[in-house]
Amino acid sequence: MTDDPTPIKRNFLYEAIDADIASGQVQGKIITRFPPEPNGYLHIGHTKAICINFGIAQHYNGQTHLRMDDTNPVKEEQEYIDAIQDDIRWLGFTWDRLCFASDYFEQLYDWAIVLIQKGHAYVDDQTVDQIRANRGNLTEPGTASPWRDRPIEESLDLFARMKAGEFPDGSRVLRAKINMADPNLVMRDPVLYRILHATHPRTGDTWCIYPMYDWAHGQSDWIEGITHSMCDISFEIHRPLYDWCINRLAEENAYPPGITYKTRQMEFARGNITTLITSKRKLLQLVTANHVTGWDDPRMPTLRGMRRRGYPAMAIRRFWEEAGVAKRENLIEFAKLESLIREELNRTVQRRMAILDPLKVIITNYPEDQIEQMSVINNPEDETAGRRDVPFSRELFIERSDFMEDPPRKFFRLGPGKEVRLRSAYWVTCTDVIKDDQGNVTELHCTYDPDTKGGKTPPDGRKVKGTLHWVSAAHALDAEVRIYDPLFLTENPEQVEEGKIFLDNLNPDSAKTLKNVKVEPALADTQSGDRFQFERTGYFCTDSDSTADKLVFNRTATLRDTWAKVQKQPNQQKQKQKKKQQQRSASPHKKD
RNA sequence: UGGCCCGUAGUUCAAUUGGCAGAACGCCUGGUUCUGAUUCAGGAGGUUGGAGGUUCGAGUCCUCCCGGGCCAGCCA
Repeated sequence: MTDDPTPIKRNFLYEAIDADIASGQVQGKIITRFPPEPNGYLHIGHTKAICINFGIAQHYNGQTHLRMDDTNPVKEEQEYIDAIQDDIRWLGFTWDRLCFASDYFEQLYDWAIVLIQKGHAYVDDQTVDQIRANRGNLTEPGTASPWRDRPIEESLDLFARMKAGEFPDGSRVLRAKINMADPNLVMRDPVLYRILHATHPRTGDTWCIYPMYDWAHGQSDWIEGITHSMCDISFEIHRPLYDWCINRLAEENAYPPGITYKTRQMEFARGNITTLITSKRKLLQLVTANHVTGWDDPRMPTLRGMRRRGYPAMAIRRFWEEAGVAKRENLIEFAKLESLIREELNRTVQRRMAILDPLKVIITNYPEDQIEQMSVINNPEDETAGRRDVPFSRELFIERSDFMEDPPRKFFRLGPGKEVRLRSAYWVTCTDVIKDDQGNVTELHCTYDPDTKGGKTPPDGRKVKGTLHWVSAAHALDAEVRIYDPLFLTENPEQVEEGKIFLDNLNPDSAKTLKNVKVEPALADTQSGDRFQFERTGYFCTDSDSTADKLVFNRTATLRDTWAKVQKQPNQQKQKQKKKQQQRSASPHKKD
């Protein structure tokens, strides 16, 4: 396991574990597990459970198992088994054991027989529909299956023949015999085994009956010696069944080898984040309907997507650590995650200059053939990152948005007659604005002050407010930059009004490609996954599509931008006024 | 309507288990700055869902009410 992201923030799970240790309930190591079903890719929601389970074990100097909950072969695939491990490694966690629920199929089967022998389970011949109909509902008790009291020997025989493949899918199930009137519907004789003639990615065609979650999960925990099984709140109502299964076996002294205690399940609320969806089904829909380019689309909240987007794994881990753990519903502001992403990147990543929307600048008093290497600091937050040389010449590119022909008072950038600093280079003053026939600005003419080399203040002590990033036109590399914005427009995209679906909340402008980007030559040999801050524009990550001939960068996040906020303000005020007026005119006091 | 769970700044969580309701993010103001970034200083923001009760003292204990969530897969 890697280093702690931040000091741990205690929560009720720690309290409970401390109590279990204090009471002697648990002796020895604390062992947790992360039990994904290999039926899809991991997403941000899963990372909360990963951080909790690995984090707690780490805190107690214990162990964590990665266990594939592979009990439903019709949905699970080897591809996901591999991807899940890859993603967890990327997050920075290392499991002490890799386990598979399918490794326990034999044991689970044997235990099921024990249950039948003791009269705690029976084979039911009802159809799916009959079982559903007889389960009752929230207010009415269920009705017993006609097979509920069939002789133990008969169930034993039938169960063996289910396993032997004598019956078609859906013809029979093994059910626990608990209580058809239990107010908790989970306890109304839950199905333990179903017949599935399907090929399992690991056990192949060995089995044609497969255990249900409720029968497999708790016992898998128990077999592995998991002390605390932490899962999301949706399993809370399953806890009585979880305990019931283990207790029935414990009564028969059927403890797994070396195990002396019963695993304790504890539940926490899953974490929701504004504008993000964490439903495997809906994520799949985005992929299949081509709303995104794939599971690793940088806009996807999958680990693969976030990795490609450039999110640091540590930011995700710190996010959950700082968010905390509780049992109440929550919707965490994306800004919280973003601030951690920026904080990690600001500290660790080198700066480069890139012009997203180039505007040509000619320094008219700069010698035509001259090239100077300007020494630029790589990361002001990290001296060990050193410096690099960036070529400067007579023809440059600056950001189009850094020039305004008729700038407002507080615009610190370039305008006719205005002077700015080119970062680590020279101070320049705009002398001429060149336009095309349509009146579009195509080029700026500037003069530079040789006394400001390196960007330093000239001897006369005059000041400039603005510092711009730039690249030398002759030395610039062409690049493509992909700008990403939230995939969804609404805070809670999964919440939709009547007659609408979550896809209606899609942001039509979540991805934009800038194809005419000019970057400094130091970016020539960047590799996929490299991260940078492009000065004044944001954090970027070299995309997997990037090649030496065609550089491609993804925007991970923007820098905080108070100037943009200032610009927006007048509009907001106008809107507020408008709203007020509308409210007034809509007021009941005013008659039409 | 049955059962279970949950209500503390805008958001997410704390509150030494009955002792002055705090932090982070967000927001606002100002300082510094060769990134309008970073950073630093400060500020606003709370009837702890509500009403009773116990107590010298209640976010914490008790009662009632209100609000929200989950459960009727041979998914996990």
